[in-house]
Amino acid sequence: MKDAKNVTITDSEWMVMKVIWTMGHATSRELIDAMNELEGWSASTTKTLLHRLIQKQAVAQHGGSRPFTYKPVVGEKESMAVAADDLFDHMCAMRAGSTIAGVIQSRELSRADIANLQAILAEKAKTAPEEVQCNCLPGDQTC
Amino acid sequence: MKDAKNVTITDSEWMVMKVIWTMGHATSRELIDAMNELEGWSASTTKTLLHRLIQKQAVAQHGGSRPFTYKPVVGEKESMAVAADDLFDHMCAMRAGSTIAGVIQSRELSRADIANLQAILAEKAKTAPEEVQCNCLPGDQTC
DNA sequence: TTATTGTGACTACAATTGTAAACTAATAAA
DNA sequence: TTTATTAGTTTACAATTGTAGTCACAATAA
Repeated sequence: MKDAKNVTITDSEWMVMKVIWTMGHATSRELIDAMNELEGWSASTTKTLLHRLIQKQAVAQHGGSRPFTYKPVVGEKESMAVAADDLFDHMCAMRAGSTIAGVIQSRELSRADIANLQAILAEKAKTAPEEVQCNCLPGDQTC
Repeated sequence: MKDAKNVTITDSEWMVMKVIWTMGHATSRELIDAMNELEGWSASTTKTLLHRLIQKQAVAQHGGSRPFTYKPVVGEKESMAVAADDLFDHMCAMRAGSTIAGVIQSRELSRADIANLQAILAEKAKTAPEEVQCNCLPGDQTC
């Protein structure tokens, strides 16, 4: 899974990011407690993940003195977008439509979300091609 | 990334699956050639991945005699759906809408895809909640 | 001002993944 | 029917990931 800087964020790291994004900023104590409650992780585990996230520049340490504050460097929205694009890049272009359909069906969406999607689709419909080409194989084969 | 059986399929393995899905079935020679052309992999690499996919029961060996044929055991569509759900499970429920919006914007969709999505959304709009709750943290905090 | 404790840095280690060589068994060519 | 070739199986090995212990240093309490 990639983040907004296109660095790979692992599953475990992603869980930490999720919490940091939600809280906006957090101390290691808060993170350790949250991860312990959410996942049952030991303090060490959270510390390690936090460090790796700092190395990957997904999180930054703030406040010069000791109980540091950690804040996300990469935004949640952008990271989600990158991760989603990353996933869709792994599948045949022809399948994108039905996969999106599945996601929409299985997720809870607010009225505003739905209205937004409808607007985007209406716009997109204007220039949509009749068919999407398969892009899985070299040469001219199709799914 | 998970497949339809909820087994983890790694990135490299996924690339092999993509080709097998597209071709419907393939011999190892075809796969080796395709992966070499697509990714520059050595024959050994493709063989290894193919084996791991067999072990994970994502692919099965067919035809009793030697140039075996390999076929997908898990379907492309279901695997896509599982992988997508897996991704969305990793993000805050509140962000699903805007992430889907981003995906729709960045992907090519056919007229039929769009019409299908519109129908699904229209249906979903009937019972959509005003707001989606954040599900990232324990307790009653929200994003 | 020393002892204690909370926080951050460094080290560890098994499992998984990406990548591929080496070996073995089956088929095709000579 | 021996040999060459192709296909399939085992083994290898470094990098990454999940999970966590230990060490060092700063803040606080005694």
